[in-house]
Amino acid sequence: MDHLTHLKTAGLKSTLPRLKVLNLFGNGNERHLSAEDVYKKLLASGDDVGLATVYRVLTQFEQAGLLIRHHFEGDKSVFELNEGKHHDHIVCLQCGRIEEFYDATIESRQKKAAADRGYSVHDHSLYIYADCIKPKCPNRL
Amino acid sequence: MDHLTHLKTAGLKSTLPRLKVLNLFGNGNERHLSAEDVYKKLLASGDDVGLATVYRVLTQFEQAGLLIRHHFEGDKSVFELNEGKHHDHIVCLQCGRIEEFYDATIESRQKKAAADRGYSVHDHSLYIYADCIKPKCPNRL
DNA sequence: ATGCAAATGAGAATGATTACCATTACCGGC
DNA sequence: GCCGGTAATGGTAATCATTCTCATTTGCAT
Ligand SMILES: [Mn+2]
Ligand SMILES: [Mn+2]
Ligand SMILES: [Zn+2]
Ligand SMILES: [Zn+2]
Repeated sequence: MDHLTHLKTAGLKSTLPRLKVLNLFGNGNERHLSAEDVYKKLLASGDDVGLATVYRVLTQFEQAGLLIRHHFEGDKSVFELNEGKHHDHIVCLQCGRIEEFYDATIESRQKKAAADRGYSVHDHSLYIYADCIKPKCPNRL
Repeated sequence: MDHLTHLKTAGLKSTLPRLKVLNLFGNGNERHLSAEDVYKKLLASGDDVGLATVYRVLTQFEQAGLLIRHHFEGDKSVFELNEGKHHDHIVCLQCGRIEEFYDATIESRQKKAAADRGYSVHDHSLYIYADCIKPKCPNRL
């Protein structure tokens, strides 16, 4: 399903700002972007989109299920394209790099923990804060 | 170790505002409190402490290891007494109730996930967002 | 008791996000 | 393709949590 179709499916008009924002997610760019990131990238590429619109559109896309919002440590929300495959994150405290992983055992143990206590799970967030120790981290110790 | 000793160990002067805040955590109160919660509870009990001081003291206690800071969904930080036993949280989306749990398998799988990818773990946060389905939830569906 | 560095608290400042609202851009029907 | 109505946009003001500033107060060691 392409971006235009995505928008229609979500009941959202296909406007220029929305298409521009959607294009940012999934074009070689980092997968995980804050509102500020999105705003600056659009400005840099000559696409003028108001900051208010960026915030609005990101929230709309989240509600439409196109994007996923994350609350890492720190004050700002971070978004990524929802490609249907749930995963969790390791965040490098030195360089901010974000690595994704999926562990079926962790997932099932979470379900069990909640079910055992009588909860009906909506979703969950698991963030591991760590340091890169491999050479890939530009700020490694 | 009592509160006064705790403060000294942390290299913090034993001041009235600090003792009042510390007393809030561990007196039948909810274990998990935001800065605003703390501020209002102090006001309600006639103990006037400035909001700026509340924020300052909470951050100091966190850095001293006396409190743990959580970033649940939503904009505000939530704190709880650090009693040395790590645990994760289930948050009811209906009533805000917070339930604690610990799963050794989840913990070890996390360590392994990070180690396998060359990360040195600092800490992690795991929040399960759910609905109470047992009668205990005052807002249950 | 005295002195002084550290802590407090009222209010200003900040940073992220949202609300307002006048202007502009989609989209369906001529 | 042109029009009209409605939804979307974007500049700016407002909000909310949190931090900063700095004059005043307090804890604590002498
Ligand atoms: Mn991701
Ligand atoms: Mn807890
Ligand atoms: Zn790194
Ligand atoms: Zn509940």
